[in-house]
Amino acid sequence: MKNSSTTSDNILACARNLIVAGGYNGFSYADIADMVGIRKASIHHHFPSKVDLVRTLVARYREEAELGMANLELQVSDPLELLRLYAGYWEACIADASAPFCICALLASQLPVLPEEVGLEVRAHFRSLSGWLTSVLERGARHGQLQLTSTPLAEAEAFMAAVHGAMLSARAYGDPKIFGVVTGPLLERLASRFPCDESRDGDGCSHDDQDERSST
Amino acid sequence: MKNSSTTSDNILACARNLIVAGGYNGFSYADIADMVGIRKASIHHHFPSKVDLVRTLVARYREEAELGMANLELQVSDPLELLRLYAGYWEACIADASAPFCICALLASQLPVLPEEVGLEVRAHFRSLSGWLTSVLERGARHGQLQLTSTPLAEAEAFMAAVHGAMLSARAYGDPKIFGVVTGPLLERLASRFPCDESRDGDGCSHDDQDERSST
DNA sequence: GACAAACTACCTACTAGATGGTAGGTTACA
DNA sequence: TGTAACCTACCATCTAGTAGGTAGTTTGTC
Repeated sequence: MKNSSTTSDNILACARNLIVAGGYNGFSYADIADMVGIRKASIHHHFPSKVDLVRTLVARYREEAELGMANLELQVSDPLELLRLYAGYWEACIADASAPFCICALLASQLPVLPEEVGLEVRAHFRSLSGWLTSVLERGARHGQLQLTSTPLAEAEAFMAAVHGAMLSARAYGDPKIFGVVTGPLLERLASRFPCDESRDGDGCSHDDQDERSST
Repeated sequence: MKNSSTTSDNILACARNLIVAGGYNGFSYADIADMVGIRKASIHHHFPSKVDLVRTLVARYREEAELGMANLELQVSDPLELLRLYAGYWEACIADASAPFCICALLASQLPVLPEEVGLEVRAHFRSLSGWLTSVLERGARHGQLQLTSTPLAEAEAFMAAVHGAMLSARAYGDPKIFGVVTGPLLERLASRFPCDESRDGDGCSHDDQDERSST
């Protein structure tokens, strides 16, 4: 808790950025040492092995995510608004490049080569996120605030997949806007209780700017 | 042409499997050498550098994908059926673990640490796939076979994101079925021309000129 | 047909630098 | 005095990549 733990936090923060950029095998202790401004061996003092470091990182990430979900629920009860806030969180992260990818999503793609302990944490995050989304969607459907076209679980999985896939596309296109292009209509569809009604509200599907796709 | 080129193909095939498992930094020339049964240095004979190898691999993957799309179009004209076949292709790959991930999707997640030449190929695949899906969706919407809730481009991006996210979830859960859980309802939604009509199978609304909802 | 040059596919042996990790010492501070 | 944080100096192993050699085949030329 003393501020000396700041070094440990710095190491974790740098590791997080490096993993977001290139995954488990995409960074080394030397990279972190350079960024933090200490020697390689000092990292081993805080995290004996790379597995320890990444496991700790993902475990903490999971805790923060679960805390974030719980806090959202405390502040907002409307299911649609919860989904909007969740998507909006990532949209902001991607837009300002502060953390343009969920580390668990990134690590999941490398699951076959991940140390087992790390893999377990990653899987746990997926289950946790899926569970929360399912509960939100189920509640929304029960109260008539959300329009589901399949089971809450299936819709939750679809929502999560869309968010992860949208992160990937934003990265591939080098264009943060694509995230909103994907998640926006998805939220709208869940919101519209009368999907046949073409004039459901002013703006309609908007996002008229599909000239994104940047270029390179 | 001669069978000696088989070694080169073997190298590419192994590299592909290894990349599918762990991405660009998740394998080494030594791994390939072991799998193919030749020495490390011999790989350099076929592919002078790792960048050459992976760029070739992704370029060939792109060609195959574009050829696959073109062939699909030759055999099938129904837009919904095209999307079903596309999703079905990946569903089969994931189910039998033959190639449970699109290498471009996997590499895109590591784009920031990828050699530039490889990154360009990966981005090109995203544009190509998005373009094809957009054209299929646009055609389906124009002919009244598909029900879009936003622009063809936005729907295409959403479809692609869902497919990629579903691959990720299948891997995270270690359960191939999740892919179908995500893509199934998505295809159904696109298929249902009258989403308000709970009993959509029973025509409900006249003018059902083309009810091809395919077959398989 | 003979023969040499050139080429292909592969090898052994090596390199420099990166990798995760260790041993043991120094400093600062409670 | 003990301990946490950090250091220098290592280590074995792995990394992509190179040098140079060998065996077998193809090709051009007389």
